[in-house]
Amino acid sequence: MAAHKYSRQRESIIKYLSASKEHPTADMVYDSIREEYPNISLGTVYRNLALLHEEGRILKIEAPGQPDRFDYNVDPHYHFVCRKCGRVIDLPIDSLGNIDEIAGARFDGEIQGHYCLFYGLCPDCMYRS
Amino acid sequence: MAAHKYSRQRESIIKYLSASKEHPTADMVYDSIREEYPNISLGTVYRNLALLHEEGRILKIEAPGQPDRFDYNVDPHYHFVCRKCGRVIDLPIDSLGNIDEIAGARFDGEIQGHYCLFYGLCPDCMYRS
DNA sequence: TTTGATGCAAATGTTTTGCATGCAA
DNA sequence: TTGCATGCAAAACATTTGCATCAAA
Repeated sequence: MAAHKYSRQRESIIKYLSASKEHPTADMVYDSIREEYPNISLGTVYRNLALLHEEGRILKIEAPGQPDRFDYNVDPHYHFVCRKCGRVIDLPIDSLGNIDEIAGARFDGEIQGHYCLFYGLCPDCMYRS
Repeated sequence: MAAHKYSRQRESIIKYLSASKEHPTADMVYDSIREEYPNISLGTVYRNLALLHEEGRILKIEAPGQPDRFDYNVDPHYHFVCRKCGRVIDLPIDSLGNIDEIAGARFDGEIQGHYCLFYGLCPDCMYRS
């Protein structure tokens, strides 16, 4: 098991992530935690996000052309990225079917999984354009 | 319509991409073109790749944690990324089914498409580990 | 007292950009 | 001759890392 020491900074990051619904970037986490710990450094934020991600306690969402985002909800689920405002939204999808099997049907390697991100216009941007 | 002037550098980039099967990065393109045009700059490579991508003449593959890769084959198809060697391989998949519809079923925005990348071990790495 | 965590700053890797010059049309 | 394309170098951007210090156990 990991021999991680407690740190109030990490605790604060976890608290913030668990309360957030907006899939914040490292910078958003940094800005928020700084209100409570003005001296926290961005490096510490990145280090803790990486640590939590390695432990499987948070999800990392890597959308093309955007800084990485983080999600406290580690249940398998899919994300939608708005092409206009960049927002990342959870999609209520039960399953996409056996796409790993479909992908591996005529492939000689071993398919272990997939990254899949949907894009388009979020409800806000749809009705505001 | 775009008023693009001919350039031998761009022509060379297109020629290289069209002959390559390995989904090269900008740097790989740069290294290759430099053999013919030793003075070409990396900036020019990036500018031309961006231009060709905007025109829909090449595909840009953005895999997490890797530099972008480019594909001369613009027919819709999926890619596999090897977790061990980083190689990017075309997957012969006809269709993943109507995953955009599935994703949009309980979503109020407009789903226009998806990025989907499969990962695992490529044939080479499978039998060499 | 030991050792992981922090703050700070510098470094990294990829990609973009400003600008003077070159070259296609 | 016009203005897009180039080469070069600097900047931008997100992220990581080295190191001395701090604090949890």
